[in-house]
Amino acid sequence: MTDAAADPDTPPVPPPSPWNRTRPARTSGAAARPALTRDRIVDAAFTVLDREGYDGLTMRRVASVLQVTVSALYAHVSSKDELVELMYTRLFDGFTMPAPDPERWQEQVREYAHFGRRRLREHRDMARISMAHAPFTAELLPHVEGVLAIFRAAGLPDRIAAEAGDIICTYIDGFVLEESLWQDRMTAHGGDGSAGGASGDGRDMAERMRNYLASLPAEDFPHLRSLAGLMITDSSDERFDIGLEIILRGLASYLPDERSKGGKGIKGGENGRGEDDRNDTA
Amino acid sequence: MTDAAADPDTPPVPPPSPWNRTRPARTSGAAARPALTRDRIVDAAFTVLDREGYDGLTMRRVASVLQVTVSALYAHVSSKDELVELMYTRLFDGFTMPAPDPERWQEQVREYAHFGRRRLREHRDMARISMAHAPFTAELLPHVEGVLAIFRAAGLPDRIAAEAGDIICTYIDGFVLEESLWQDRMTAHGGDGSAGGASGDGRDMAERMRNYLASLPAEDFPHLRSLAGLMITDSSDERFDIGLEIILRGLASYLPDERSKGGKGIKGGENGRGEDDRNDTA
DNA sequence: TCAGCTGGAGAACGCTGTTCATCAAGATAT
DNA sequence: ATATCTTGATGAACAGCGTTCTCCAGCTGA
Repeated sequence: MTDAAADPDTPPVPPPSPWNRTRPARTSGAAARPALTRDRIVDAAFTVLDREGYDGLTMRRVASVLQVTVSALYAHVSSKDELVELMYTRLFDGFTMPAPDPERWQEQVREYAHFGRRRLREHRDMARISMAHAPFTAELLPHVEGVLAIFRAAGLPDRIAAEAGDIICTYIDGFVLEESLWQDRMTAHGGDGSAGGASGDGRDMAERMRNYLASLPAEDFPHLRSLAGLMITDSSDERFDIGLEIILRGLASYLPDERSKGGKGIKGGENGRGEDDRNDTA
Repeated sequence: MTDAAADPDTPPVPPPSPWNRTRPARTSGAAARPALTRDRIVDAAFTVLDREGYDGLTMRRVASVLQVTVSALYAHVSSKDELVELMYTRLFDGFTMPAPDPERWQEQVREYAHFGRRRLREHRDMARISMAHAPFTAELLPHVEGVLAIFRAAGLPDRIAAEAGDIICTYIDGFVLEESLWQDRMTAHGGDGSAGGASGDGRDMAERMRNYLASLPAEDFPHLRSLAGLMITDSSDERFDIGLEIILRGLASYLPDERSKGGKGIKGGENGRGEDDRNDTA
């Protein structure tokens, strides 16, 4: 790049052999470069995304990962928006909705939610991308259909079933987005630069946040103080399951009969840790 | 020095009297301009936001609304991020959390949610800004405290109360964000340019979306087809209330006693339209 | 051997957020 | 009344962004 060949005037410091320009290689080895394609561009975009975050996702950087000029990308992708949309549709690769089983509808929704969260966390800032792409794209129509099928098969009223998928998806996206916001704030506030300690992972940020909440004036923020330990946890897995369970219970309350009210998975999901539900408080 | 005087070479087209420069006015009228301040900058930023959307929110445009140069803004606002954060904190101006009333906790949450949605819809793309600012800022700590107070006073277990506020806020943000995404897609697809019809409002977009869903192959998307009319509605108010009710029911299911289960507001909220809850389906 | 095609190169455009040295005008001190 | 300091805005500049344009090396088929 910045070759300055064929530009005889003012070559301030001549690069090696500016004349006789021939592209670096291309013809030497057989598969010098494996030919640019949409998929390779999307792969490179994920590389940049994971390394630099969404704000650092730049067409120029994507091109440099592929060792290619920016304009070359535009032969395969019409715009950056389209590239991001291609990344978005990757979210749903390789997940086929299960056939609805009315007896296991809550478990099926849990599996779907866990899969979604895992996928969102596989790439940095992926929740931000997903959040900006909520409405129906053709690629995710089967997923919407599958979720609707589960809810209707379970016996939910139509008006509730129509809303349920939206709520679940919004919850997943929003939860992961919030997770990543904390992570970003953590790395921004010198989490990595601090010498010793817990390897700069989210641990110390949570610790700092809890300390901050605990330092609030007790007369103004009694609840925030006493719930700090529950709101800011080292691992968010449990919090995710709790929120999911709240929504599932809300949905279940619209079931005509009270079946699945005493089912297996209503309480803690996979990891049934102690501490009964309805405890002290008040 | 940089001002073209004392720079005799290449003044290609001389602007009117480049020498003898005197600032336009400033000394003429007494209050020619009311002195730049953070609040005025935030006001101007909202003007730009409403007119151009979040992607068009630009420091230069904000400056031009105030008839001021860009760099003048940076004397009062340290960065664009800080300006956006100032806009975000405006969301919570003028709303004081009510004292928790255990008998009316669901109604109090509904009021809070409706207020939040109204505020988010007052300015274009405000949900996008709010979504990017989820975690605790000092300004919204009292709100978090107030919501926690309502949930704990209602008798919710601590682990549930700690999660409830997050779920509600995420739901509000996500819902309004999705609304605005549809609106954007509507205006992008020539909603305003179409001559006749429903004044380019969200109506025709919803109509088009319903038609699209209804045109899907019946064997592959039976649920999407039959629920299209419920998922895509002209006014989202009802959908918002349904989703809110699902969450509230889920929360209520964690109450020790079954009080507030047959309370007044459990079903439809304020507008009790017909169509009973548990209907056909299956 | 030669035309045509194709995929990538490189430079350019207009825009962005941010910084810098500069300077008019009011406030203050002598 | 004069000289100094402070304030607050200026306009030019910088690096980087998405996007577009022209151009050419090298492969293809006749």
